[in-house]
Amino acid sequence: MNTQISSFTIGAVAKRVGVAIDTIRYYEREGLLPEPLRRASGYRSYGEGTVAQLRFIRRAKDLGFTLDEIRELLALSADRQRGVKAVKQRAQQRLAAIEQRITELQRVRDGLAQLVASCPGHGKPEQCPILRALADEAKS
Amino acid sequence: MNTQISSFTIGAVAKRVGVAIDTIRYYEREGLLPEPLRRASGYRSYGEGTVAQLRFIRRAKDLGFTLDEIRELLALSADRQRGVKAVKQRAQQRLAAIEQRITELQRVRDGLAQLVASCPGHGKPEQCPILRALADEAKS
DNA sequence: CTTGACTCTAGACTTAGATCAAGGGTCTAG
DNA sequence: CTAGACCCTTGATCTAAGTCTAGAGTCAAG
Repeated sequence: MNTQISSFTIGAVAKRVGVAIDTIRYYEREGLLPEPLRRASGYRSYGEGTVAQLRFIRRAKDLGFTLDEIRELLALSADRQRGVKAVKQRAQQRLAAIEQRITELQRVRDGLAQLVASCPGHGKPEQCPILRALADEAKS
Repeated sequence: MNTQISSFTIGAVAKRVGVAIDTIRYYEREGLLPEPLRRASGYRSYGEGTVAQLRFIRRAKDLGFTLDEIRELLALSADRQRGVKAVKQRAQQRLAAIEQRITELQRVRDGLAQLVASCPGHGKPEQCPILRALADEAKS
């Protein structure tokens, strides 16, 4: 009972979730959202389910999942057999990728910080450690 | 004296620096490399200076500078007046951006790690904390 | 002198994730 | 009934940093 109590236009959904109308249509084209019901006029008609799914997508994106990965998560979340196991696996993969990225950035940060610290901020360009490091052969 | 002892074809430069030929021509179009001398045949003819500049670009890119920023660094490195000061400033800005990005990623990592840890890896999708976190309202 | 590797230009294509424009139909408040 | 806000589709455009294609010319070894 009551499968469709409320219905929203695409603009109302966009406002509620905080995404652009074009983005919703784009997600539909990309298979991240199901094709919605239509009014007689052709207007898309959405229920709460779509709103929830859009929020799911937005949160997963904030966690760094790509739309491809999110499409897979959505499929898995509907799979009662292997769903949970596979979801956890994907989340672990994402976590590992994020950790690797953090490590890379920390290396870059350390290198850059050292250069910045060793540059007096004035003098001839030939003696600027930053420019020298960029121009010279790698020395390590 | 001796402004041009050695000269290389674009392919030789590409091999020495480890970038694609197309990338060199692309950098030239983008103003990151000066227009090279040409042989009678129209072939580009490069000296050591270009090789060094290409390495500069590659290293700056590894530090996360965009090509736009690198173009600016190259201009600054030729500016004997304000060059060093401005270069240091740009490096500091880059450093700050990297640090901010690291912080963001750490937040994301912590959130995701908690979810992964709290998911048993089996059971019904409705009870998977990862899926629940994605589907439910943000609770904090 | 031929063959295969190399180079030239102009311009199209790629990825990811949207965003925008044009040209038209619809809905609703007054 | 009309103005303004909203919605429809198709297809183009954007960013960044290249990568690739086609069609033509050049170089070096044998």
